Amino acid sequence: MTTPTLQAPRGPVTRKDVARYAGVSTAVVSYVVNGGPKKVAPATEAKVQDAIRVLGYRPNAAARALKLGSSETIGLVIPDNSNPFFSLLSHAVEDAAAECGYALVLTNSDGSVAKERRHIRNLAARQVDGVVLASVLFEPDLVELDDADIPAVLLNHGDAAPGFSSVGVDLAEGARIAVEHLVGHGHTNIGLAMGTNTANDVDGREKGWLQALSDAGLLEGPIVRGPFSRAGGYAAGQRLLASANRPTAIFASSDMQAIGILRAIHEAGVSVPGDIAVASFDGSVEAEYSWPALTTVEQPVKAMAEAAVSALIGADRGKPAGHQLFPTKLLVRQSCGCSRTVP
Amino acid sequence: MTTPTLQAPRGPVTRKDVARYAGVSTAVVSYVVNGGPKKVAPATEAKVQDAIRVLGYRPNAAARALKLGSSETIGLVIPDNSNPFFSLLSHAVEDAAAECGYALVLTNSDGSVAKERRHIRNLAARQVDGVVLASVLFEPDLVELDDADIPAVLLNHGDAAPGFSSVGVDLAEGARIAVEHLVGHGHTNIGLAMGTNTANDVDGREKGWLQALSDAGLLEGPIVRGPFSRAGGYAAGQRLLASANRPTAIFASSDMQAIGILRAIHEAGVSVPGDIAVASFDGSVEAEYSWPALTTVEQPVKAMAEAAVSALIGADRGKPAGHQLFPTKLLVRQSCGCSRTVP
DNA sequence: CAGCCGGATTGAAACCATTCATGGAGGAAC
DNA sequence: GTTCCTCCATGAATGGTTTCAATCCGGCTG
Repeated sequence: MTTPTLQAPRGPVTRKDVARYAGVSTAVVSYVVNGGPKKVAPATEAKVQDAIRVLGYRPNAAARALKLGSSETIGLVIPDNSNPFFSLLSHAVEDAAAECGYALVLTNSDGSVAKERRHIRNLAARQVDGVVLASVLFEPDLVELDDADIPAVLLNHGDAAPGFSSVGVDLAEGARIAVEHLVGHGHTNIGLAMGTNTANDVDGREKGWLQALSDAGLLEGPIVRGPFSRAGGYAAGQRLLASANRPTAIFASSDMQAIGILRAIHEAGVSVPGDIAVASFDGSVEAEYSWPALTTVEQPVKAMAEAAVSALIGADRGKPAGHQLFPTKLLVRQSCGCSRTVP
Repeated sequence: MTTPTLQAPRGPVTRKDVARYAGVSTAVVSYVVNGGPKKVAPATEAKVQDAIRVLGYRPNAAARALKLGSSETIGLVIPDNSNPFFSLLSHAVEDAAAECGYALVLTNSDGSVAKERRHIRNLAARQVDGVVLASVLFEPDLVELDDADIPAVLLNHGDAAPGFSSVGVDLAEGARIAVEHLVGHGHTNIGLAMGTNTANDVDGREKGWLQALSDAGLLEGPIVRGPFSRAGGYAAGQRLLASANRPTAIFASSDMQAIGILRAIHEAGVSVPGDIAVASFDGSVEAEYSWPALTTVEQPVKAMAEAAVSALIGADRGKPAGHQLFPTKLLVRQSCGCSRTVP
């Protein structure tokens, strides 16, 4: 009766096959598949559902994207997914996107302007519905997104890029509180391990460090700059240990660097926090398991990721340039010299 | 002369606009854009390139994907991108894919069968050109990919799923060598921290541990199972420390667990490697920076990622079910009790 | 000059899903 | 019995790109 034609079209099954099999028009199939704008009689719907199941029909996302002008995909550009901060971010962004049925296209810029540009271009060409940018080396490339009318959210980007919304923490305030904490332990010579500056602006964390010192009427301790990695931190640690006025406390602008610093200090046979106290920034899980556990400034990564995604694909997708700031929290552990039991 | 019509079509610029502007047909534009099968006269090509530049034309990936039946995208399913092993893998897979102009869609299953299924379905619907599966909780879902004719590569998957190619290391042999190394240090009671078993088969690492013990004529040490995380390792460490016959050496099936174990041991005031030696599996960077640095079995993640991607989109994409095994390497560091200077 | 050849260009048919404007059937109200 | 309305279902247009088959034009040979 209702098995009119062949039941195994060799190629991929399209909605036309389903329609034929179910004895209805393709429009009806469409309505059934996505509860479309028109209603379908229960009996018809059942027939269609049957056909879909039997034929193993799978809607073609490309066609859908073409017609709808939306790929239900968002892009993420980060410097390096093997850095725990960013890998956590990716995970959180993916979760938030998946929650809304969106897929996440991940790209790593590896600190290369060329790669970053290529990735941004590529994402634009793929008609992603939005991009989260956690690595912006070269702002002019952002116009690619603007041209393509693709909303973007900048993450922890110091200087506000005009026309783009952003999400982040107050880097300066977070750093200030951490350094203030070190000051509270009586340190007067507090070093700083920074990342290599990529943005035009001075990194907020450096400002916060400076602020805390000047608030306390202290002189600047030694500064060392290097990559946001364990190896970078290791090198930074060695240089700080060797510096003329060796600091008694170090603030690292990322947990990764702090981990490296810890190793440099250990290898030098110096004790943490006894001889040198350490505090850092990020609040990664790894910092909790280092030895000693790192006192660090926590960034609410999950909340930030959710906010970013929701700015892109939430109810008010197109909404212009919001600027959301999230609170940081100082996680006091052992590397700063507090007793093990948190006050 | 050659500015026939309006120059600012409001909507996105299509190849039709370009064609009109350049005074050629759309086919030519296509040939120019992707060095198509037909040749274009240099003069014409220049006109088209001009038009493209002036209009800011951007090819529509969805339309291209629809026509070509390929999205130039591959999918990756992993348990958890915040786990360093997998975040490194994601990065490597992304790199390899980007190399060929493919984008990577990242998905985390978080150990949930339901999520894994949803992701696999979703990737299939998106017509990805291939999927790398590093998390296979429920094999039957693989048919979704098979049905959709999407090639897939399994990563470190013990039991070979019929019809799928796979890439991985010899878990058993890697583990065996690490445990053998511990045996070489004179340990006779060697504990094991495993993951919770998800596959049908016994994890290769467990087999390797057993093998090494039986090779040496030793009795099995205590086994503890738990999640592949620092917290899981911490709990495992506590249980091993508390076990009736406390081991003098522990083999952990992942670096993450070893990191947790290290903390549990430290907190108990026991020394590593003095009182308890530790070795683990993965070769993550974090293991190099733990204290003491972990002796661990390195997996060539980058090479594996490249092999996986190339199996999906390399010259021989469709090629049936290869099974590539990569060599592991024991990275001897300090947690096993060797002297600091590597032999 | 007729006839050809070959390279450059074009028109149009796919690809698959969405959705609007129609059409048709059936029931209810007069 | 006629008219109108509601409810479902349909046909066809649309979206941007690729690519095949067909056309066109210039030049070359005989």
